[in-house]
Amino acid sequence: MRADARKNRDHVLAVAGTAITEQGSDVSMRDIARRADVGLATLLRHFPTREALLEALLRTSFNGLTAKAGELETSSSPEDALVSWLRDCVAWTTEYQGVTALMTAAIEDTDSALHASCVTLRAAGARLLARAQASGAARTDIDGTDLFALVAGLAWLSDQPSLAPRADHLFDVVASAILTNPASADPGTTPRPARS
Amino acid sequence: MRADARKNRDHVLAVAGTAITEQGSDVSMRDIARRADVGLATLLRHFPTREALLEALLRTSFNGLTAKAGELETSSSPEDALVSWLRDCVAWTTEYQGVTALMTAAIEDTDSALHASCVTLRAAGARLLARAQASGAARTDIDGTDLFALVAGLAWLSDQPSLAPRADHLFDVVASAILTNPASADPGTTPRPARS
DNA sequence: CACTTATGTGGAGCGCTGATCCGGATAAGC
DNA sequence: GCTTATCCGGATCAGCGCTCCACATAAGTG
Repeated sequence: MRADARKNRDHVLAVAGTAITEQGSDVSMRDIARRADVGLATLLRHFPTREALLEALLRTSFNGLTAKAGELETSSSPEDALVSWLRDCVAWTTEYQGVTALMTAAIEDTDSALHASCVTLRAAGARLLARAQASGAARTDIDGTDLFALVAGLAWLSDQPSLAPRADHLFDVVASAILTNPASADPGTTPRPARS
Repeated sequence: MRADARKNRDHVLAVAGTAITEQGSDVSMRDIARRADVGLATLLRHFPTREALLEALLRTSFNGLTAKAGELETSSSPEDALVSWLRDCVAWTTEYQGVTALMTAAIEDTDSALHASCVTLRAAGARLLARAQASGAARTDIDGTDLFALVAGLAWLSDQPSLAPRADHLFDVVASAILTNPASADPGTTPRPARS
């Protein structure tokens, strides 16, 4: 890549970050280009889709979250690790309003620029979940995708202005459902296998 | 209203119903007008906003749901009434993909054409919840708005193609959270008052 | 039935969106 | 200094929701 192109790309990315933080992840691409004093075509050449732009923008956050999952796996109890990581995930999405819908769509769209990051994130959550399940802290009838869906739902709630004030409380409600193992009342029962 | 206008309105409404069922509630208004062989201006005069169109389209469904809540209040146990009604709500929204986001936005936007219906629906749910709470079947630290939010979240999940297959299962997970009263482990404790 | 009036209609146009094309500007390499 | 491959961005396109207004027509009246 040519030097001026690289510089332009970085500049656009920085501007896009503040624009998305201020106006949500569905800002018009034209607005971003305008704010960066760049032609729309230039923005779209560097980032052909909104997903590609977000992927570049959120890559470090994604890595941070997956890394944190790894740390928590050894530094905290299975239950605390799972819950605090989930809380971090929900809190993180609120920084980029509207990103939840894009991520949810990306997880089954292998062509999306966000696909790989989302799958990695889900896998990180699945590991924390499996550890909590193995220790008896979490119900065994959910899997990583269920967890991803629940987090996505909570993140979506946080994005809705009318429901956002309840988000923290509802996180606790859902968390209690994950942690309350219905099978624990009957320890002799073979746990229902996790859904594929 | 003039006779031809009324006829036109009804025709447009019917076409809009099938269009929204087929393509989700974010179909372009132009498409609806085209399919109804009507000018865009005509569609927009009868239904100035997408919300107004949906309100007219969903009015009977809204009434049906609130009526059903009233029936369940006397015909079923508090717990069954609440759960089966919530299930009906989630199932209903899946018929009109994308309506959840509009309803969620409408509940705090008093100008929205959907506002009144959403508030009524929330109130109906709140009554079923209060009954279940009074009988000890539901946790007491949630209120009608929390319930509305949880249903909206589940409905949103059902709208996401990648998560829809899990929707039924996740409904059970969330329902277990509502029904499992965390205070029940310590019956002597004064229940936390419902949030205003 | 003929005429007036109030009402309804839809094409044209506005500003916006994401997307694409291509002539001109420019950095990189010899 | 020159050539070439690369990059840029204005112009353009189709689509969106929305508004305006000349025209069509149903409804009411003599």
